[in-house]
Amino acid sequence: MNTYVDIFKSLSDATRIRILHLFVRAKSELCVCELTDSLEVPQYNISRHLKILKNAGLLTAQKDGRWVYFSLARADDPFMTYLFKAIEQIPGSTLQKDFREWEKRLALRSNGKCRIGIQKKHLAGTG
Amino acid sequence: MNTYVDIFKSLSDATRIRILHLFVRAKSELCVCELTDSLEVPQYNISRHLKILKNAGLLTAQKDGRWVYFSLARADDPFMTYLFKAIEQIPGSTLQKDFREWEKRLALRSNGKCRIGIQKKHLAGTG
DNA sequence: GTATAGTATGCGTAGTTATGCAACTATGCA
DNA sequence: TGCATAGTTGCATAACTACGCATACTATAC
Repeated sequence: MNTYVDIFKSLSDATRIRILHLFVRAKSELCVCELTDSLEVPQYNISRHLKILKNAGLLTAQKDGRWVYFSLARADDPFMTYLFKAIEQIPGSTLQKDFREWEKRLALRSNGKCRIGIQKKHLAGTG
Repeated sequence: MNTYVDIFKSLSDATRIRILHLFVRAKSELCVCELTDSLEVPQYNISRHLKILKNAGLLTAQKDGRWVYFSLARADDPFMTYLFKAIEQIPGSTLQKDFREWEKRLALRSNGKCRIGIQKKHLAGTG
């Protein structure tokens, strides 16, 4: 039961809905810097929101060198399946824009890997 | 977009998940005292949680004398349809018990109407 | 090893939330 | 008219949340 409270809680924030919606639509793994550039939200916030979504069981993480790729968790039960379908239905210009920005970012990968870090420098940490 | 944040926020509480789950499974309108007895949560909290769910657009209210009957909002778009289906899938002994308690309460209606108020008196307000 | 770059996190602050208690409104009935 | 009952709401409190900033962690490159 607490599992489900945590899932809904993790989605009760606009940025996290944007993140999850992007994962559902993109059907791709994304690294932190790609999300940062796509959503135009500071890197440290993206990082924190990803952690919350991961702890709720909605995302999984996989490290690859300096990069960390996140993926949508497998919808292996009916609840998750319906939830992801619901999220996919959410309309809104922000979500459309996020997706378009991500498509641009995706084009910058090399051999399917992110290799360039955050392009919108004002969103990066005190690198 | 804020609409959806509010919906998920309204579901990020165990009591409200219990309430909505009961509505989804019961497929019936319920009054405040029936919910109070079924969930065994103080009446003033039931009242407040119902208000939050109603403001989020998940429930509607209808007054009938001293009684107020709440109903599940019509799932008139795909998001709501999937969301309600997701909620219906949530497992857990608490939710099972809520439903059984409600069945008992339902049997006490007269001509399909609630006419008896809160039976578990310690849950009632300052009568 | 030392710098660099991608990612994560501790701290302080401001805003939000759920709850118990008690007061309040509103309706029906004697 | 007065009382009991179904439901709502203001207040105070305690717990939580998101954010900006700065910094820490970790792995690659030189």
